[in-house]
Amino acid sequence: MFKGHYENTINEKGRLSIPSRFREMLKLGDTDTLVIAKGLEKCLWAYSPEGWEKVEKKVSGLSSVRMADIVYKRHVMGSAEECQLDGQGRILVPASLRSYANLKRKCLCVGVGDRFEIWDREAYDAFMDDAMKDPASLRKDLAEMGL
Amino acid sequence: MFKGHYENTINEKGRLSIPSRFREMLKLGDTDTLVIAKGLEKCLWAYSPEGWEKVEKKVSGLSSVRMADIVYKRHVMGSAEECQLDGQGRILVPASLRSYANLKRKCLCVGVGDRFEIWDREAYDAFMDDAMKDPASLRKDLAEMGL
DNA sequence: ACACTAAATGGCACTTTTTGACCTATATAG
DNA sequence: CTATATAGGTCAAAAAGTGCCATTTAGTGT
Repeated sequence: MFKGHYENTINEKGRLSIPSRFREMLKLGDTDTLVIAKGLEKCLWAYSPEGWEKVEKKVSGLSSVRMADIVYKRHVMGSAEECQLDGQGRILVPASLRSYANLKRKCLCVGVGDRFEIWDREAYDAFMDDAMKDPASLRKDLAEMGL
Repeated sequence: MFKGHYENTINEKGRLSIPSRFREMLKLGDTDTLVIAKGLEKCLWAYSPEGWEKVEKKVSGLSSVRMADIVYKRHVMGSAEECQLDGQGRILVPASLRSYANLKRKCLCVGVGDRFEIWDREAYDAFMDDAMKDPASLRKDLAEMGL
């Protein structure tokens, strides 16, 4: 399971070091590949190949003509790329994904279980500040889920 | 599986480079041919020969008198063309398909599993902006799919 | 606090991919 | 039969991606 968060720097060419804790997760699955796709917010989702297969399995069962299905396919499948780690444990984040998530210099890799997310640092802070500013309603939503 | 998206430029003659990741998919099937047809939106669908056969199989099961079926047949089967890649990995997109999808300069090749789609860049952005502008309901749909 | 090890980053050289350009072959219309 | 347009091949420049080495930074144990 991916957990914890790490601030790393992406360079001009778009290469980003993957936190070593996350690299260990990949090593367990005996792979040096990550699948990166657009998230629902302005961030990227990074899966191990096995994790991604589960996503693909779900997606491949969808209709190829129904609107909601095809929109989701386009957003997720249509943005997913396999990225190989280089000798230094870095990946090249494809330019289009870089600009989608607004990655400039400081990035945050945030583990959320089966995947981790790649955020622009400031975007993440802003998003979470906003999401947590109404603790009462957050509490309520969580309570409904049995927490 | 075709996945990821790539922005390429179509030239005045209508030649378009196929992203190398997609060319690899074709190489697996030991072919240098794509089948291109009109999509349901203003985009083109591109299949590997094997992928296209599955489409043909499905289509041949459709009624030849029911309106929706015959319209679909005319639209898809009636527009499909085989395109060979040249030495640089490009295809010539037939003029009629070019104008259907409004391909001018910047095009987007979007992998969606068994096929990839060829869009005018701006048309794609407009379509997806519209489709994703209600994130709440999208989230709901996705949650129902177990995502 | 210090030395030691591992991780992250920057830089450079090299390869692959994309794209524009030019040139030839084939077809079409006058 | 000639002029024009389209299709298709090939070359080469430009842009993007990749591998490797070296330096800096951070983490760990003594």
